[in-house]
Amino acid sequence: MLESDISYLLKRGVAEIIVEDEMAQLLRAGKKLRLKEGFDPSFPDIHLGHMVALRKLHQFQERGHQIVLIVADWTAQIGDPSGMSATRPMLTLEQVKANALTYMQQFFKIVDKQKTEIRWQSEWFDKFTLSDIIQLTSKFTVAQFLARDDFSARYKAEKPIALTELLYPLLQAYDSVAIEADVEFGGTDQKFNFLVGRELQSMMGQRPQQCFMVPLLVGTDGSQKMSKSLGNCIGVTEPPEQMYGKVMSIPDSLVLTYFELLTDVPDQELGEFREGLEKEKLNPMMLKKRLAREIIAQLYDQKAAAEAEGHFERTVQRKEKPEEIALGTKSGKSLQDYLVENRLAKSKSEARRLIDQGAVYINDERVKDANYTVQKDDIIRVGKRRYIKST
RNA sequence: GGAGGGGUGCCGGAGUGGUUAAUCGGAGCAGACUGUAAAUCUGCCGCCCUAAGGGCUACGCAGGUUCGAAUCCUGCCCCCUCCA
Repeated sequence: MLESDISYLLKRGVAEIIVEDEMAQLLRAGKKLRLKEGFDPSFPDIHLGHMVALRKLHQFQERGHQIVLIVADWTAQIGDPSGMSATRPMLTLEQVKANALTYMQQFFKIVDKQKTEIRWQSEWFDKFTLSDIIQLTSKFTVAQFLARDDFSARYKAEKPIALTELLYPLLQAYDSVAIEADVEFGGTDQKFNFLVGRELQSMMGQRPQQCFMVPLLVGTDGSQKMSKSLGNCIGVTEPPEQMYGKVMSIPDSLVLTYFELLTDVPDQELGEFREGLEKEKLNPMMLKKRLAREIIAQLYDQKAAAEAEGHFERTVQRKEKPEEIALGTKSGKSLQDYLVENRLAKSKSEARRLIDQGAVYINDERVKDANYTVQKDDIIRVGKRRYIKST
């Protein structure tokens, strides 16, 4: 394996590797590595934040390494009730299976299914007895676990920590033993769990796994990590036009990071982008358009990317009407009622507000009269991009 | 077992008898601006009727006190922390 290739694998879009030198050695030795990736079936949807690690996995896979995907059907029941959120409901076996299926459909948009081994935690944990659990727990101390950022912060803040939560890292660690992982992949927030795995493996006579951590992707809001519960994410199954729009809506300051983490655009070109932005020779909008195309091309294809761009240019940049306008209900009602009926407003009050604010247009003319009677074939627009045609 | 803290709108979080539909922040929506659905600025942001204005429903649940309660009292449910 070429040194430049190794360097690319270990540097591009990587936050931290424990231990980086060992990792490089393993690659130079040309050994086929077992790459562990776990997923919690309580959240089956993959977004661009997850894609960062998955892209890395794919890069390794292309170089002959073996991905082992672990369906964490046991740890899913423990959950991570961050802060105030309600205790996660226990999933039934059927739900877990359904979620796993959904997840894998998305997972295999990014990695190669043929070169992936799928394992379920229940393969080993179903056989666990109380004595196994006691043995496992006896290997670590409370102090060790309280050292974890999240736990110590909560402990200091007098916030609850469920006992089962302490079990979470342990179970995850045991997975590494069960599948004899060489490397575990994930975001930097997984560091503690990865390290427990590393330690447990070595206690149990295995070679400790390498911990490969990618940065957490910042979401479309530009400040917090991308996550479904924060509503700032772009899902990998979203339709291309929607994905395109969401990429365009990320803050300009995020564009280079996104390129680095989510595309194969070479580092050298990224340098040019950076310089262009600093000297204001490049318009961030143009870069974001390129970014959106790159991402969509990976998840769909070039054609979809081009179409999504066309759609964006027409509807957003040139403010043209979409090719197809959804048909609404029968005309003859007041505008206010019509908006509610067609779900362009949640309530009559909201409809009235929209009208008062000048957000409602009929056939390209702003209408301020809530009592306007909707005529047949009126093209009603609310805000910048919601259209409906009356019937 | 004992002591204490708390349950407020989509979320976080103020408010401890009346100008409180409820400060503020975030999210969301809209308008302006813009080479971007970036940034920035402005407005809106429970429901219903409206020209102004008005009505109704809301602060864990159920009662009560009061001219008037998110705010006081009683009971109940739930959550958390500490000590043992």
